[in-house]
Amino acid sequence: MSDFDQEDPAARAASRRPATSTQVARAAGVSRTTVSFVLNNVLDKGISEATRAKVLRVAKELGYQPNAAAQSLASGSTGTVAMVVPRTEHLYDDQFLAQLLASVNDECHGLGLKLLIESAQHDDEQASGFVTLVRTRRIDGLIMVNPHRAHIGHLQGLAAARIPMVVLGSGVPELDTFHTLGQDTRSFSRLAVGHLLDLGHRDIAYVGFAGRDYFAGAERELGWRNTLSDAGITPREDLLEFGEITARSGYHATQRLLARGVRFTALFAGNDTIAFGAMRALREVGLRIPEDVALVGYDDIPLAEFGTPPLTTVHTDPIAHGRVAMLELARLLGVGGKPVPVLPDPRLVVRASSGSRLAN
Amino acid sequence: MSDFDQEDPAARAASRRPATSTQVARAAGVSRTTVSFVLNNVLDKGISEATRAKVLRVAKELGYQPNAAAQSLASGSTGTVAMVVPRTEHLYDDQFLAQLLASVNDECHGLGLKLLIESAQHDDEQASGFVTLVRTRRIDGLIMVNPHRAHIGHLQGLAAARIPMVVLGSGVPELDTFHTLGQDTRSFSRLAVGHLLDLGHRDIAYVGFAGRDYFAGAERELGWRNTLSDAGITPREDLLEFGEITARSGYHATQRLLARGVRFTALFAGNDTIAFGAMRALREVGLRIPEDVALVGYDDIPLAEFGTPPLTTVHTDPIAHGRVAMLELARLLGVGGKPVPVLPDPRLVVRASSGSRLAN
DNA sequence: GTGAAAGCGCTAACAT
DNA sequence: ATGTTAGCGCTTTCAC
Repeated sequence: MSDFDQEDPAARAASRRPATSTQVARAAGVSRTTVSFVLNNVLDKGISEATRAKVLRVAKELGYQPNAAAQSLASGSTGTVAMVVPRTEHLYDDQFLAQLLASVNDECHGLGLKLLIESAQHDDEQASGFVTLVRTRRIDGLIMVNPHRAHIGHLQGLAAARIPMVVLGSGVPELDTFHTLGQDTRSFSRLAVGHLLDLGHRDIAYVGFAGRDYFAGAERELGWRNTLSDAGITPREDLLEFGEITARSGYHATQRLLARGVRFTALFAGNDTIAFGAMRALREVGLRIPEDVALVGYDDIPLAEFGTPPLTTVHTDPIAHGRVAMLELARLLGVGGKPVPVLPDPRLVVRASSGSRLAN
Repeated sequence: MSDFDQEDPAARAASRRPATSTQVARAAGVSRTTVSFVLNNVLDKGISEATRAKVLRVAKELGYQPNAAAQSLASGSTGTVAMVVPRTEHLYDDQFLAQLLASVNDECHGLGLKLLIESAQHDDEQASGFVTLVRTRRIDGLIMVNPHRAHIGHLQGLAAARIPMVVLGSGVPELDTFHTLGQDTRSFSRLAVGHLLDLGHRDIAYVGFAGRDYFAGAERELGWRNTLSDAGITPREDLLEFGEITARSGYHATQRLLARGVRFTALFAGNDTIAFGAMRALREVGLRIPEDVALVGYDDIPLAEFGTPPLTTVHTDPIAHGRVAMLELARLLGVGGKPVPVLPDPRLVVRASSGSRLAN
């Protein structure tokens, strides 16, 4: 104790054993109940203005901060939510995800919630990190991003248990029972492929991302297929190749495509990162973008417009996605009471890589 | 209650009120104390093998998971740490940070710790989110990344209070008192600028990142200055410009540089993202890379090698940074007992953008 | 070897 | 309008 007496005020404030509500109550001359009511803004308890003011003043003087563990033990809720990603690498390989995370975090701030990051890469059939978070009552709810088929079972379990949860990603039929926030990326792929069709392309290749085991990956591939079919063009399996998430995987996937010797005049990349990889692979075999191959990506990541050439892509709005997902979760949690806005539709951003005269 | 009786097992397991240690104790025919000792692997308590086995079996059968709040209230520690970033946008504008986050998260997994994300953008002199996390005892320790000058006061307070903390970023003199994990990026900038000098360049511009109010930004600028000075070249203020974090800011900063009409044959970008912006600005005024301007970045983000041309850059190792920072924090927390590895030195990765014949 | 009992700091129903 | 009291579920000292 005397240890700290010599130190500077900031240190003392932080190091001193934190004040408890009992101390605040004693100093203010009231009971702990009153302190609790005042600090939690419980109305209709008939607390006088004078008492309220005094409690607040004393709490401030003492630098009182309620102990989170005690609070959640007593109240049953933690004020914490988790954002679950399939694999941590996705956080840096996919700028969309990173933006989403940032947005969710900002929204949490506004709602007074804390955000835990959890990845599901080490999960198996038996145990799953995010399920444990729920069962140990570390979190009140969660946002699952871009689920993999393997997660379905666990998610269904949580859904059946009425755990507040938002799943981001379309095309997860097994999850109809709970709240899925997903744009139909299948139909929005139409923006990209349709643009290429409008430019007169017929041989349009697709380099997918994330593989078919991720719902989002499977969906986007279907978007490519359907748009072509609807235009009376049979999607050709030899114009289809899959990468994972990284630019490098897009590079290799495009190389495999090229190695087949198939002819195509346009390429739709499952996302912008894949597109960056594709650009290099195309250029390395002497193909010019867009003169020889028109290229369109998806997501409009911050670097998309700084590609060479700048990338035509479908602008999704990760910030809005994060906000909507978080506000929806907050609604399910009964927190904040903010209305959940509607997600704006993605739109095509035409830049030079697709060779359209509309490029800006 | 009967609500759930009809549902599938997974749902029932999750929805049923979680088993408490009391129930486990009762079912196993022992006291809660024994349950606690067995589950926490407390040795030297003379628990018989039979008892131990039985408790473990019963706990498993009941799907027992200790309540985290109760655990931390009783034990005084939370098993949670925070990673603090100055602003959430940095998470997507700076792939280095995203990689760092992923790595820290992975390391947490291995240590059985949970990771909270916190940003400091809404903080002011009085209140700071990450200080509140500590004072409400939500976290046991934290990793601060790339601190801004404004955070120094709060960090010092925590340091004086002996809060386990690792600050990532070099050149934070005020923080000598506590654990700073930082490579001297000042000296490693030498790799980049030295490379350009070796190639015969004398008029080497610098487009900084993050501004001087971030220690990392100030440091890297000094690296540019010092390397030039040591080579007998006076760093010219008119060849210096600052961006923030984004490619766009690098683009604009480079435009400002060009608008001055100054002549330079090489450009060192404070980080790779800035370099992407610079590439576009240079190209827009008809300058070729590397023929007219040699370009070198910093960080070697995943997209660096997919630039056009591929970017020569200084490869730092965010994954290693994350691991070291987290293991150091774990050491301070007395968790895990894993040795803290040494951070490997950054190295120059020569690609086409600098115009060296050594490019691969 | 095992268990009883005293907290940890807070919330909230109930009593006054 | 304010205070009393009984938990929340766990850890851990101490006694058996």
